[in-house]
Amino acid sequence: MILTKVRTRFAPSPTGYMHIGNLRTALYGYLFAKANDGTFILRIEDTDRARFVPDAVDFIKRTLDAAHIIPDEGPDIGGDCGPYVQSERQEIYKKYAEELIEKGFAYRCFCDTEHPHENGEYKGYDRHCRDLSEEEIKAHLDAGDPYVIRQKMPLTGTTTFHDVVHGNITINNDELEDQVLIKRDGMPTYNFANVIDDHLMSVTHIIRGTEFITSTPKHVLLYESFGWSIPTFVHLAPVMGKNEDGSVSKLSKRHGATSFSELVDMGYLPEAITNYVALLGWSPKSNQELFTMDEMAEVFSLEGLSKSQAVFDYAKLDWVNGEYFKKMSDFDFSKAARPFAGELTEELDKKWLYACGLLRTRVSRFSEIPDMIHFFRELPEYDAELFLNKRNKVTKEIAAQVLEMAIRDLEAAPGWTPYSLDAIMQGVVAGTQLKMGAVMWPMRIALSGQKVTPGGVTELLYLLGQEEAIERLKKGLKKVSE
RNA sequence: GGCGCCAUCGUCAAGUGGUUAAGACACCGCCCUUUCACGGCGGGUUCGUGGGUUCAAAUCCCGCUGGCGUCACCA
Repeated sequence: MILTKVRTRFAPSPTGYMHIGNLRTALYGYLFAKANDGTFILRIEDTDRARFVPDAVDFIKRTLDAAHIIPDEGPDIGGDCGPYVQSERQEIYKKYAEELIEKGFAYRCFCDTEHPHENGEYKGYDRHCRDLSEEEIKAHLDAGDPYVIRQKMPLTGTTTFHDVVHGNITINNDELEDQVLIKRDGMPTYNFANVIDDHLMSVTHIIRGTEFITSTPKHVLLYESFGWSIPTFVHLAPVMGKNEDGSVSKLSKRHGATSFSELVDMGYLPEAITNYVALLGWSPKSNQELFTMDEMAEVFSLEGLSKSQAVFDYAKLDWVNGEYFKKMSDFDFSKAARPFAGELTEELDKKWLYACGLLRTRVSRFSEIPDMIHFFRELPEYDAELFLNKRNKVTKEIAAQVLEMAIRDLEAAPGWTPYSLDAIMQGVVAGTQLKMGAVMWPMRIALSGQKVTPGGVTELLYLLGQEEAIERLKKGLKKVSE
C-alpha cells in the first residue's frame, strides 16, 4: 500500500476580508490535514491584477492567525513548493500552457477581447481560433498580435469526477467552453493556475466551496491532458444567511456580519467562532459540540460533512460564545472585555476584575457589556412604581422601611467589602423581619433603577462604592416617600 | 433559460430498508432562586410533494416543487 501524506490547501484571493464561508473552508482544510498528520498549505490566488487589494495578503494571514488556523507552508513561511503567491509563478503557468499547445490540448486565440454578441446575447466563445492553420498563427505571431491561450475541450462525450461528499458527478462535454488558460496579460486564469499549483504542490485533497463543482470537469480534463493523477475533490455546501421574511440566501451584509473580523468586533471570541463555524456543515460522530482546536483536529473526518447548505444562526453562536466565557478565567475575561466596556466609573475601573466575575456568566458576547453596566455610570430615570413587587410582597411602605434602615447601617459601615456588606444586609433582613427577597428588591431598584442587574445587591453596593450607593438609596427613599 | 448540486423540528443536525426519528440552540411551561444568570424537569403534528420498488421507505428509483450554484481574458 502506498501511503501518501495528506496535503490540503486554502487558496483565497486577496480581497481584503475573510468571508465566514472562506474561513470555514480554511478550517476544514486545516482540520483534515491535522487529523491525518498532513500538511496544510496557504496559497494566494492573485492572478486578477484588476482586483488587487493592498495589504490583503497580510490581512488573510492575520485572520488565520487569530483563528488559530496555522499553515505549514505558505508565503513568508516557505516550503518546498514555493512561491506560494500565484503572481510570482507566472513563468510556470506559461510553460505548462505551451506544453498543452504542443500536445494539442490548447491553442492560441487572437480574437478581440470583446465577445461576439448575437442579438445582444453572448452565446459563448465561437471557437474561432481553434483550428487556425500554421500559416495563420505564424502571421499573427509575426505581426505581434496579442493572444490568449484556450483549452481545447472535447466536443462530445462526458466527463465524470468523484467528489467525497457528493459522489460521482458527470457533465456533458458540450457544456464546456474553450476556456481561457492564459490571459492576454500573461497571467493564468483561476481554472488553469489552480490545477497547475495543486499538482505541483502535491495537494491530495481539494477542499473548496460548491461553486466550483461546475468548473471541476474542466480541471479534470486538464489533469488528464497532462497525464497527472487526479486529486480527491471535496466540495463544501455554502453558508447561508436568514432573511427577515424567513427565506435564506447567501450570507451577506444584510444578515449582519459576513466576515471573521466583524464577528470579533461584535464581541465574539475567535475560538468560539471557529468552534461554531466548524459545526456549520460538519458534525462529529459524537454529540460533543464544544471543541478546542486540538480536539477538533483529532476527530475531524470527511464523513461528517453535510451536503446541504447551512444557515448561520446567531442564537447558537451566542450560546457557544457564552460557554467559552464560562470556561474563561475572570482575569482573561476582564482583559479581553475591557476594550468593549467603554468608559468606566472610577469605582468600576478599580474593581473591574471583580465586576467581570459577575459579567462573565451573564453575557454572551462582549458587546453586550456597555448596556449592562451603563447604570453604574448613570442612574437611569425610573418610576416609583418599580419598587412594587407582588411576588416579594413589596409595597412602598416596605421599600421605605428597608431603604431607611439600609442607609443608616451602610452609612455606619466600618468597611466596604463584599463580605462586610453581606453581613450588613443580613442585618437589615434580620432587623426588618422581612424575607430576603423583600429586602433585596427595593435595594436593587434604588441602586440601579432596573429590575435586572449583573449580580446581587451586595455586589452592586460594592461596585458602586459607599458614597454613590448611599446617594442612590437616599434618592430612592425620597422617590418612594412622595 | 441550459447544465449541475441540494431537500429530516424555527436553526444546526444524527440517521445509510424495520428506531418511540437522537442530540444541541432557540422557543414555551413548571421547579429552584436575592432579579438576571446558573441549575433541574417537562413540552412541540419535524422527514417538501406525487408516484413507484418492497412484507416494510426519512432511507432506493422517477416526476414535480422549492432553494442554491454555474454558464468571464473573476476567483
